[in-house]
Amino acid sequence: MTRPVGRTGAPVPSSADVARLAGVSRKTVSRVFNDEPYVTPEVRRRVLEAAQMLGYRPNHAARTLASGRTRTIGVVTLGTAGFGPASLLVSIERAVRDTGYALRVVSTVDGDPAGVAGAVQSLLEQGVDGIVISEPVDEGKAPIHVDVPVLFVEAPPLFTGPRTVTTGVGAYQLARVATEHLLDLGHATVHHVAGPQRWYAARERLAGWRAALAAHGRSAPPALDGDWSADSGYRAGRALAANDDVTAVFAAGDEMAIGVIHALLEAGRRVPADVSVVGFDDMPIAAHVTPPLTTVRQPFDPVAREGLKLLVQAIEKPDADLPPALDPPVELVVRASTAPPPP
Amino acid sequence: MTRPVGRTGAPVPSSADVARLAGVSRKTVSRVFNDEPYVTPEVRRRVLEAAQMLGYRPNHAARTLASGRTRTIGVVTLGTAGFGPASLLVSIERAVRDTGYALRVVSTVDGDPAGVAGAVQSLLEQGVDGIVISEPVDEGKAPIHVDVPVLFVEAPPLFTGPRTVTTGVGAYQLARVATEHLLDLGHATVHHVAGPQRWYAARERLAGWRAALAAHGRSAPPALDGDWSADSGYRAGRALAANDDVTAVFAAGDEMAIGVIHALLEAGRRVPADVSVVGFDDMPIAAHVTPPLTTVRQPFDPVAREGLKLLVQAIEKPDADLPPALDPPVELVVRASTAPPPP
DNA sequence: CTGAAAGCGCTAACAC
DNA sequence: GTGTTAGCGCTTTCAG
Repeated sequence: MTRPVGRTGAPVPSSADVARLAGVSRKTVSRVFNDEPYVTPEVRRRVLEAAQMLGYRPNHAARTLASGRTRTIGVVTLGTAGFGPASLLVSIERAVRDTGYALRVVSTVDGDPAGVAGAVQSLLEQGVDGIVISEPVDEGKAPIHVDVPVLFVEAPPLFTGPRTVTTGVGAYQLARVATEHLLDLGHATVHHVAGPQRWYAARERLAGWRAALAAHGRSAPPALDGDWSADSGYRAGRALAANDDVTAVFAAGDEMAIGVIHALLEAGRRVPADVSVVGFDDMPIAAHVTPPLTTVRQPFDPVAREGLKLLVQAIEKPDADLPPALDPPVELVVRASTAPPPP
Repeated sequence: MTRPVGRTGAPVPSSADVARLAGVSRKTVSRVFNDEPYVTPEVRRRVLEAAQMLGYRPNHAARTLASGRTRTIGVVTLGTAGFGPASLLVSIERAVRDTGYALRVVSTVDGDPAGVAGAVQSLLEQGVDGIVISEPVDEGKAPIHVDVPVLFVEAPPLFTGPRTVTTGVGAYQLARVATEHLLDLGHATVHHVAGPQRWYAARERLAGWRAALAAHGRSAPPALDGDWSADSGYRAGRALAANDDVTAVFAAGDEMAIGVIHALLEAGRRVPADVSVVGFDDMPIAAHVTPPLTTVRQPFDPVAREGLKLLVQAIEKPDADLPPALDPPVELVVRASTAPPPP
């Protein structure tokens, strides 16, 4: 192959060029760039200076090939928006960046036959030191074995491996708190607009809702199905509006909650005078819709940061025991979409 | 019973193993995996079969090192959410995925001294065949030289290079159409809640708004400053509500528009009876807020797809002329937040 | 159509 | 402290 050249026609400098200019060996250059000990300050300075002059940058591929370490973390994400997953991805990006690792992303599409397993394979092929699986749609245990550390965020371990870590936003607790807020206000029961049950996140929220009801000795009415979208919330809201007994609704996502409110208002039910609605997410606009939405906040940033700390630990100290993940904070944000039931 | 995969010295098969099993040379294996011509179907079949049996996957780093091609595209994004940039990133991810290239992401934070230039450098170091710069905050021309093709999405070329492509959602046109919709409804003038002017996207929207006003012979009132958030829209809305002459507002983003409406309603102005509001984005919930929001749709998916097609062309056929980017579709979505001015 | 030899740029393991 | 010697797994060049 021809050596890659810059626009000046000068070849891209390699560690050999730096070594020559600094009057040392290539290994010494390597040591300097890897912050290894046993290099005199004087030599280090000379090497850095030579590198600077030449515009030298270590070649990532060569480094990876020789060392087996890629210094990159791969993320598997669902390639569709939706406030929750998109925000989580942003938080993960930031957290990865803060660890100093580079980031590779593979997005899957819901219904993709290759699915998560395919995405993981492609990441492994590209070379990563660790993998983050973010809110995957459940497709059963994937029949693959991965021996880089894996972090599952808001999901159960989908496949086994010696070093898997799981973390989550504490959806079960958040859903309980949201439901209990409504019960405490005096509502006889709480209806639920659920997310698709193939999502772990949706199942946890449903379970938290059920648990809160059970703890108060109420039986759970049938849950309505949504797909996270405001449209699906709107459809569920129309069904709910048809039933005069409904006074309280907990939606598994803010977008669905907004759809529910839309349908309710359109049907002539007042919110919160006739029906109270609680969401889940605390998206930034939740404070500004009409009426401002009571909801629970998903702690994406701390959860991503914490999860990545664990993952990096698993990568860098394979033999150390991993500390358990901290419990994420539970935060209920009470605004104007909830009130006591009508008399 | 899948073979262990990873870097722990496990028996990861190499092309040599495949070659041995298939009874061919390593070069032939390479040819098969690169879809090169001049391999008999029979040999190809045998190689594929052997690879399958061994669970062979080409090693990306080795391939990169030997060929100089990484088959990955790097994306520079702003590491903060906000509906627009986050959705654009999702569209870009999907588009990259469809090209068959792998994806590396570097997120910058607004105010980061290294900024876009630093992000680009780190991408170059990691090794990418092309770079996408997505909605960067303007920081002046970066004094760097990049010699892989670069695609600027919703931004002017920030630095020069032999192969840069730019594409955008057509914000200027969209803003014009949004403003004209209000003018056509009979409003005397249209107020504007702008995004931060360090964003190209914000400047384009402002310019489109001004142009529409000018085309109708109206002078532009001073624009209000927002930061894309619903909170900032709310603050701007309070200022607007204080002025009885205001009958029409064009906000540079849906989130800000929702904040504006919140402030207006709170101040006792009816929307749209007293004041009409138009947003920009068409987020999925825009149809479900109260009142449902009139807005213009950002065509993220087609723009990302088109842009990536161009970028890949620049990568793979360095000498061919690039066709100009197609004009993105302009779509006004009229809902219930706009009406003629009060008499 | 297929193969043999020669690296790509770097780091690991061991000298010295 | 620093240098030497081997590769990492693949593609390239050039023979056959």
